[in-house]
Amino acid sequence: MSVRVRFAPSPTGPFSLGNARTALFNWLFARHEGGTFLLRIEDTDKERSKKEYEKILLDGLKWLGFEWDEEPWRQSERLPVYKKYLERLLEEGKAYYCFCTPEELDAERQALLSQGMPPKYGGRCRAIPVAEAKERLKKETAVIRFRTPEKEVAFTDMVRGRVAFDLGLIGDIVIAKDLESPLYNFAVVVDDYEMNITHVIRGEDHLSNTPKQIAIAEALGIEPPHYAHLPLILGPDHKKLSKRYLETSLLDYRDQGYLKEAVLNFMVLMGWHPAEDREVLSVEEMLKEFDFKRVAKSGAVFNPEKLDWLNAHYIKNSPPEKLAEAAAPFLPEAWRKDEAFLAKVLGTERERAKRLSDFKDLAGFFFELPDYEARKLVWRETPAAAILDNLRFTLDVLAKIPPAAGKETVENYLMTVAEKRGSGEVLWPLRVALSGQDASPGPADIIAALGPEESVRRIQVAIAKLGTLIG
RNA sequence: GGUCCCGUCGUCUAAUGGUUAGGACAGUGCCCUUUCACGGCAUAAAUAGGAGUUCGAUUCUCCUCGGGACUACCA
Repeated sequence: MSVRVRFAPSPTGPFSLGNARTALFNWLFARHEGGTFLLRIEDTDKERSKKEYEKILLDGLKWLGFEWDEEPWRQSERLPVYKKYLERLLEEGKAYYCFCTPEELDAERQALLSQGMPPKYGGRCRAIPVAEAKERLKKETAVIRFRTPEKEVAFTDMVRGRVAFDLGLIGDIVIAKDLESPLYNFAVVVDDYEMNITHVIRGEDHLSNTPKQIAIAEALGIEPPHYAHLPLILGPDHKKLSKRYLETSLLDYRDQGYLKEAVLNFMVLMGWHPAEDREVLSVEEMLKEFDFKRVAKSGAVFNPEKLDWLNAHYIKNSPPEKLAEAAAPFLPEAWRKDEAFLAKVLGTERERAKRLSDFKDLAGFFFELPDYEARKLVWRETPAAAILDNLRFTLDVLAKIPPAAGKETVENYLMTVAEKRGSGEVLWPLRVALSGQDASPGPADIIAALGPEESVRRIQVAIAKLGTLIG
C-alpha cells in the first residue's frame, strides 16, 4: 500500500516553526516514499479558527515549497461525515449523551485533584438509556462521550518504539459537543480513516492522544495508522516553542530576510541528521536520504545563531542574479531599476550579509556616495599630501584599465600601484574614496561594480576633500 | 498530583558493547589582509548520578535525579 500522510494544522494562530517542521517531515517522508502528501485544516473549533490563519498556513507551505497533492480538506466542511460515525457509536452504545454541566464537571475534577487522584470523569451519565437521553435532549444540552474501554493500549511508534498507556486512568472522554460539533480526537480518527492515511506524523505533544484515538478507531472497527511522534522544538527556556507567547512565526523569518533553503536546512536538522557529518543539505539531498531511523527522540532547543550561519552560507553561495531577485523586497525601489548593476552589487556584498535585509545597509554606498570626513581618507600616520599624490597616481592608472574590466584585472593594476607606494597608503584611501565608509569590500570589487566613470568621479571627490585638508 | 516521553560539549548532533567520545554553530587564540567580511589553522567544552549484566559499558537492565509533554465541551 502506498504511503499517504497528512499535515493537519489548526488555523488558530500563527504558523510556528514547530508546525513547519512537522509539515517538512511529513512532506519529506511522502516524497521519499513516492507517496501522497495531504493538507487538512482542522477547524472544528469554531471560536478559535480564523480564515486569516488558514491563509498564513497556506502561504507558509507555499513559501517552503511543500506542494500538497489534493485539494486541502477542511473539517468544518465535513460535519455530516462525523455525524454519521457519531450516530453509529451512539447506536451501538459505544458513546452516550452526557448532561453534566461544566460547573459540575469542574467541581468533580477539583475534588479529585485535591485528593491527589487523577482527574477523570466519574461516569454519572453512563447509564442513561438512549430513549431517556433523547427525551431530555429536547430541553437540555448534552455532549457526547466515548465509552473508553478500561484496558491497556500499546502501539509501536516509528521513532520511540513500543509505547503503552493504561486507558483506565483516562475515563470517558468527550468526543463531540453535539452531532454537528465533533472534537479533535474524534474527527482525527474519522478523517485519517476516510482519507486512507497510512502514517500519522506529528509532534510529541500528541503522544498521549494516541491511545485515545486508537481506542476510538477500535470502537469504529478501524485499523489505526502507523504513528511517528517527532521530538518537540524547544525555546531557549526549554519549553515547547508554541507555548512561548513572543514566538517568531514562520513567515516572520521570511520577512526578516531568511532564505527558504536556510530555514528548511535548519528545520530538518532539528530532529534528524544524515548518516555522515554534514549539516549543509539541499532539499534534494534531504528528499533522498530522509529516514525515520535517524529521527532523534529528544527535544531540540532552537538555536538562532545556527540559523543565521546557514542563512549566511546560502546567501554567500547564491548566484548574484538569484540573490537580486530574492533580496528585491528588502531593497529601496530605486535600486531595482538596473538589475544587472544590482546583481553585481549584491554579488560583491554577499559574504557580508546574514540576512537579505542586511543588504540595505551594506550596499547603500554603491547607489549614493555617503558624505564623509576628509580625515577618513588618511591612512594611519601618512601625510595627507602623500595620500593625495597616491590618489592622483591611482587615477592615472585607472585610466589605462579597459572600461568593462572585471575584478581580477582591476586588482592586477591596483596591486602594481600598491607594491610601489605601499598597500595601506594606496588601498585604504582609494577604498574610502569609493565607499565613503570605514568598512567595505575591497577597492577592486567596488570599481568592477561601479564602473570606471563613477569610480573616477568618486576619486575626484576625495581629491577635492583632501585639498581642503591640506589647504 | 497522575500518565507518558526524553537525558552525549552552552546549542544541534555523531558513535552504539571495545574510538584519544567525532562534526557543526556559538566562544577563544593565531594566520590571511588596506578595512569589514570570507577563508584557513588551532583551542576549550559532554556521555546527569548510582547500582547491576559483561573481560569491557556512552551504548543493555534497574533505581534515583533532572527536563519536557499531556492531564478541556482546544488542537
